[in-house]
Amino acid sequence: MAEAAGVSVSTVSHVVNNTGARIGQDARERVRRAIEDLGYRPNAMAKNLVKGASRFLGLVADAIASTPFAGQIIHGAQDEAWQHGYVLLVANTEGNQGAEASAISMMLEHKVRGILYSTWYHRAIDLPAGLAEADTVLVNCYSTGHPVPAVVPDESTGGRDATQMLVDQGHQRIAFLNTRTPSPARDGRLAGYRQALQSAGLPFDPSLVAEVQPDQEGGYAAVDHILATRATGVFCHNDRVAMGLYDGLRDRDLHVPTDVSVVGFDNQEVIAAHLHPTLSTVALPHYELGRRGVRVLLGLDVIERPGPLAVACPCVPRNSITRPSRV
Amino acid sequence: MAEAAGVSVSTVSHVVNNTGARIGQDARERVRRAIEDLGYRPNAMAKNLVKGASRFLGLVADAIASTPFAGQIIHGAQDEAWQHGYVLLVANTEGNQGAEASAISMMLEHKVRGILYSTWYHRAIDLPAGLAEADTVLVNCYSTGHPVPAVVPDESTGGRDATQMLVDQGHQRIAFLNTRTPSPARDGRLAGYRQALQSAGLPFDPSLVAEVQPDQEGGYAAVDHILATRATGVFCHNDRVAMGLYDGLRDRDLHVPTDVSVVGFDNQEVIAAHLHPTLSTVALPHYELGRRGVRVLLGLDVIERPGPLAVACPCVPRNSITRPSRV
DNA sequence: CTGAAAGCGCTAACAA
DNA sequence: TTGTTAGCGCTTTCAG
Repeated sequence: MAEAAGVSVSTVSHVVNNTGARIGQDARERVRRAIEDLGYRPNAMAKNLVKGASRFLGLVADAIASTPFAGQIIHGAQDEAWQHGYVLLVANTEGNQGAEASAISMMLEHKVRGILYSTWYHRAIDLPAGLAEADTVLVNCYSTGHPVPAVVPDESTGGRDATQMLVDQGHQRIAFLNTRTPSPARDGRLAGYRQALQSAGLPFDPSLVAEVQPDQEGGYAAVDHILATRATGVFCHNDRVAMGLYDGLRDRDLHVPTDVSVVGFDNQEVIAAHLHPTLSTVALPHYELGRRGVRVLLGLDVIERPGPLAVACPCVPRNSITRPSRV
Repeated sequence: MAEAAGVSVSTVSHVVNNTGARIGQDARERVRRAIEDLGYRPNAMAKNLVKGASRFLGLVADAIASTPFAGQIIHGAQDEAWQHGYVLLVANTEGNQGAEASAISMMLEHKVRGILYSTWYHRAIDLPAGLAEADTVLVNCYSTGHPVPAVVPDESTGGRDATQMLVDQGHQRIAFLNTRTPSPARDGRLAGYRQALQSAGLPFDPSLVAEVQPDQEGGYAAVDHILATRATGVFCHNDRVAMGLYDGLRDRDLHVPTDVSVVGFDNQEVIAAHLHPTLSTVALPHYELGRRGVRVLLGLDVIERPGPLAVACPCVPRNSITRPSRV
């Protein structure tokens, strides 16, 4: 800035960062005024250069866009990073290998403190080359090869809690409309479903679980099957399936929850909070995933046990569940 | 890096950036090998320092999260920025004044090339202090005070096109379920609605336009009113209202589109593409907004006329419109 | 209390 | 074809 303030650079540095250095009132004042007048801003890059470390955190995502709530990961990461004085460098790679590689090396060149690598749906990944060069944590995904710290949703506890909401109301025949796509979500939620049944002393009846396309169409198409099972409650793999199920049920003049109780998964606001009746569901903790991701990156949280850190999926009870009219 | 390669820094600089400088094969090779061995990465911050300009673009958003598609703005901005060698610094402020101010000054300190300031719904804003210090473009909002470049959706053309889809199928009594929230969207879409009627030679009947809460509940509650108007087609302020309307109609055993044709706005994928029947709508061009925002920021696009640059809202015809059964 | 000087990693003349 | 040198804007000893 300016020794237009009539002092040396080091003096300026001291007052700007107010280090412990004892600086006289007059000098201090002169600097303040010069800052004011010149509209001076310290140059963060020069600062980082000399400090040898930046305040950047990289976030590379395979799809900021594809799914409505994926943005929540960024949001959570950003909030937590910010709180610790870090700034997020965001790169979207749309799954493109080349983009991914150049995003990562750009981050490395900016000497980021670390990199968060996130996917829009929970899955196993092959660790992109380059990530090894930096502190990395995986968000919403995990590496089967190298043991890289990872943060993922706790699918099975989520599945258990979803089922439990039905059990709590006295349902005994509970169907599960799972996805047909192989994934941690499919396996985890199924495990949770079985767990809830078991702890309730209910038998596991394979005919009660069906695999469908994980969207409205899948739920809609499954109505007849559900009706045939004479289930009184249905746990849907996600809110979209539940929405399709609502539609199908209504087409047969059946009513949620009086005829059939329904519970979803994901807590996709636009849907769950506004269906008729509003949908009880279990939330995918995207915001929390992002937040925890930076916490483990910064060493604020420690992953105790081997394997990914499982983040709880909170229940969001609404109005799609009631006691069964028959048993 | 290393004169461990046995050459001078400037030689390294030349081969890394391959400037036109003629460098001998041996030296070139030695540098390459040293880069390889040392895992050398040029320090972007040092480079920026000496160049006096960074390759950063700032994006401050009032809510990355709140609305599902807001993330698309980031996505579009990121893609376009990336393409021109810029990196996005993202900050979410959740509307918080303090966060906003510190986000902006952090960006200024990093000597960003410019700042994109975006809001999650189209509206007028007061320009945050500090933005004046940088090249700024407003995205999805505009300043009434200072004439800052802005990029917004073309609400009125969107409203016209939405209505036109109904007109094209021969509808003559077209209702409009507008939002009651004062906003550019409300005014623009209404203007477009009137424009379409007029150019079709249809009268504007104020009793055909109602203002509702802009979500599913609003659409649901408006069914009786719609029925009373004997409209054959309904233009809904957004897809959520349309979804509510679907629900209400079905409760009265009425069918879309045979009994009533419906068109939405926003093109909120989760909803519009999966309703029964799928919803014809007009898309809010969030991705494009972000993209154009960086283009005007970088001077690649020029805003000719005064006022915000209006980005087209494309029609997305699906299956909720048919010819009216009665006129 | 304050300033001089070295140096962070790099680029850009300019010499050699 | 390659090396030397002077900074970019800042922090940080170390002297005064």
